Amino acid sequence: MSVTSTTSLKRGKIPQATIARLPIYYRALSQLFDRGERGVSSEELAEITGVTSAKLRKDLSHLGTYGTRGVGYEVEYLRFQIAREMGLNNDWSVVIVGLGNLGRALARYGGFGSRGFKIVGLFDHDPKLIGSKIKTGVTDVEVFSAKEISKTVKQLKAKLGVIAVPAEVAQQVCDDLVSAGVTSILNFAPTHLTTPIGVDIRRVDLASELQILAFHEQKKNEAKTA
Amino acid sequence: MSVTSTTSLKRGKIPQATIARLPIYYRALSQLFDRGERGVSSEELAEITGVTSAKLRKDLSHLGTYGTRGVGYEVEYLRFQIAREMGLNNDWSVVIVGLGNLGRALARYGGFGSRGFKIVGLFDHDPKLIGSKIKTGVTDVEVFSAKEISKTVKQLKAKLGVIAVPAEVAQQVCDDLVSAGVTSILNFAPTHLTTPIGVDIRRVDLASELQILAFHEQKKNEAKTA
DNA sequence: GGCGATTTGTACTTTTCTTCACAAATCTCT
DNA sequence: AGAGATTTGTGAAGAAAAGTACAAATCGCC
Repeated sequence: MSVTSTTSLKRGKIPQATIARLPIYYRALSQLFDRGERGVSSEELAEITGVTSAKLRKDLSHLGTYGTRGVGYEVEYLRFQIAREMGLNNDWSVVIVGLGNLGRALARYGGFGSRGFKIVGLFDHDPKLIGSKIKTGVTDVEVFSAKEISKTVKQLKAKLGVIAVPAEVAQQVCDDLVSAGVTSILNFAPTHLTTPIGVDIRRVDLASELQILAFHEQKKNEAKTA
Repeated sequence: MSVTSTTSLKRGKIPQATIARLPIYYRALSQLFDRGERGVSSEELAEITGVTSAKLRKDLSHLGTYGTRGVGYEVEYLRFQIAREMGLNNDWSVVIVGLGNLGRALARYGGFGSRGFKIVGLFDHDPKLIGSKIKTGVTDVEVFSAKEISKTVKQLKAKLGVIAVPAEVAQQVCDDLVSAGVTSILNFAPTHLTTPIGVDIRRVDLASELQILAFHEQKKNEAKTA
């Protein structure tokens, strides 16, 4: 087999919509792999992940040509390629700020810690929590004072931060994280965060999700009544 | 003023992308209202919510013409119109299945219960939890056995369900919810759920979100190294 | 080794979403 | 009452995403 090389730079950049689906494919492939499957067709994988097979193939075509016509994809190989493309082979250090209900749940949430991510620091402003340890997956992680974010996160060398604090203080926390060198943030606070360019933000808004469902639900009712 | 009527049916249907942003606008308007602001321009509201003013105006134009040229929008009025359009004036009954770390956090999460949503039932398979009560916002809600989903959810008349169980049992729980009459589901399990048409599903995948950030993070590193 | 069955990869088309840019409507000031 | 300053609402252009459909590549079988 000729050298595969690290082709990722050759191809044009990958569409946002595709990037958002890669984790889905990755997880499905992991499952198939654990189940001992060797190969999979775009049709099967599409079925599992809930996309159309054409969309799946087009998504994968942005990474490279990893399939074999007439045959399908090799599960392990494709899984590896996606992992490489997404940087899941590196081990990313993550800090979580805010240890309310949600923050604690995230800290303890197994799937979060696993697969390429390591929670290296927790932050809260509650004096009762500071200095204690919380079990995140396998390791215990120390809780630091929210006042020390800038200093401590810099020491921990974390580039990824999770914000699970009330909306009122989210921007301040965000600024602190950025000043500590964090360049990717997952924001659970229901507010828009302003950051310098080069810092990526993804927002997960639980209330919004329910509201979107309510919208559709209402439309169904209107349809029935009409 | 002439009758505004319930115009929502006259206009063509609202784009998905717009629907997903309405909750954001709604929250920003609520904040402005609480702060005592009377009016707001598309420029200001866009700034707050992190969209462009043109996009905001186009989004709002799908609901109706609620602004005044040369002036802007009336905060309270626009907020009401969005709420009406999204069905937030109704009170939606919600059940949560799965009371692990995440499920408990969701149950206790204030912003979830407030604003048009009422958690009316909790479900888990752990005998130690069944029969106990969990405080969700203001009211205490009973924990039922996961085996009774079909029966109990039907009695509770909930149309919205939240799934916070492990991926392995998510499809079963989903089927149970659907058979109990639930037609909108918020799925936190990292798996694709198959449902009959007419049932809306939204998936929130915490691990995926981090992975997407990791992807961008890796791209930044590549850019630096190159 | 050739043929029919299978399945990928992609060029082309359609749809959806975003951005641009400006006329129309409103307000303020004199 | 008119001129100038705002700010909305929207057509039209542009970009991104999704869907279609088929040629190219591979396999299994005879």
